Amino acid sequence: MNELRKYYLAIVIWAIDNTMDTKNAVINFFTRQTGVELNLEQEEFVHQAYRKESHKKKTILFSAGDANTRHYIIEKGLIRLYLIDSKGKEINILFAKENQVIGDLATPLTTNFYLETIEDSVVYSIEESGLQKVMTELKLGQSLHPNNGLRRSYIHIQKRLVSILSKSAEENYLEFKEIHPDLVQRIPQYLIAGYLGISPEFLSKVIAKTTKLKS
Amino acid sequence: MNELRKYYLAIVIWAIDNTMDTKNAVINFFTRQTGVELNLEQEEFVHQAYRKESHKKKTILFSAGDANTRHYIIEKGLIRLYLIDSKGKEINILFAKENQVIGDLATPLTTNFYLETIEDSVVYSIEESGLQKVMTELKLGQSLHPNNGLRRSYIHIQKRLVSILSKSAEENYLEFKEIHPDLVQRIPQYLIAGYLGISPEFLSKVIAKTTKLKS
DNA sequence: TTACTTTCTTAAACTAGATTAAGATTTGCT
DNA sequence: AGCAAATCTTAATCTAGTTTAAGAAAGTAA
Repeated sequence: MNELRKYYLAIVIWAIDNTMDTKNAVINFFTRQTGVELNLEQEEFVHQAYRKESHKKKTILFSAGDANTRHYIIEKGLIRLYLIDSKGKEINILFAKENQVIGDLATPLTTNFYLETIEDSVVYSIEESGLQKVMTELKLGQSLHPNNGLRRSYIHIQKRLVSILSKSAEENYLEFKEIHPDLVQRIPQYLIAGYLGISPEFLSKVIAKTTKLKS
Repeated sequence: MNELRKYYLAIVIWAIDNTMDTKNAVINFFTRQTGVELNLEQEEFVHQAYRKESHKKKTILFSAGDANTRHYIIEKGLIRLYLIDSKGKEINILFAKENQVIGDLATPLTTNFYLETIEDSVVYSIEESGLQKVMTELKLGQSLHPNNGLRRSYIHIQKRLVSILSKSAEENYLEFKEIHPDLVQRIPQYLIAGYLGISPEFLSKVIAKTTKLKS
């Protein structure tokens, strides 16, 4: 094999690898998530819907206050989703690496989070409306419908996690009381303690303290 | 109106109310969750799929170790989902009241949780397979498919919440290292601290301590 | 190779919350 | 009404984790 042929062959292989990789990050993801094998047109459709992006370390992809944030499938690299709590402390909600997705499920609503690369990363991104179109086209139903119950549940439990991580027992109790005034009446205190992750004795102390302050 | 007529009328009204209520708890729930209005046959189909149950306060509906646990739509009452951690402490994961669902999304796999009524409750229950049938019949897609990505994400974040609530910083760090040996290398320590909900200084101390013990 | 930034460590003083223990109150049942 | 079980409170002692501060390594770019 002469040098020129080797050279062309190398280019061709690179080109093939490149397209396949390009498709694979997104397509692999879809196949794994849904368990559905896509035909070629569908693959093409899905692939077109995503936008390829490369970002170096410590790039912020979206910030608290942004609306219509995108979903990111990671081909290479490492990304974190975090927020800045009332004391200015960063709370990392989740990390995602190759072949995982990350984003804020609350999209297209305004986000409270920041999304930032930890390593140089290559990602494929899509906005909520694009994702909806893809799901419809593939007849994957409403599994990602914005008002989907599971999605709301996820956002809810995520909020709880953040509260537990970033707030004091007192703040968490007051928030619970604020959000669920009815449940505070109906649920025995020691069970609420077990929900907030504190001992019943300490909750009793917190309540004594907070109600004393009012009077 | 004579006494007898009053009496019959009361029975008739009670009977109508009863059927309507019966349908409503489940049907209302479906309509709200999916945003889709059901026709009469569909309503009937959905309604048939659920089983009505009445339980008094402190009844355990399923326990850790049970497989194929059911999903519960609550018509009346209050229910908690909890687990018992390694120290024997109860951690309440969530409470649910009228017109909410509760259950373990890991179903039909074995659960780690307990489901217990806090008040006398009336519920409509269905197993995972039944729910799948309903979703298919209503063409609501795979939004509750067991391997659905969102569902896995939910289970994952729920586990994290439980870990944070029930374990020490040291246990949480060791678990993180165990589950994500690669990420421990790739993510700066102070970011891992912000994921575990502890200060970077304390994480440093924990690491110093745990690695010292090994040698 | 120097200099700047990022990340990690150590240690002392402090505090939120746990634990233990005992008693007080409320609720449910017969 | 009266007893037992469930729930809530108070207080003392203890500990896991925070905060503050300062310096040591390691990484990165000119």
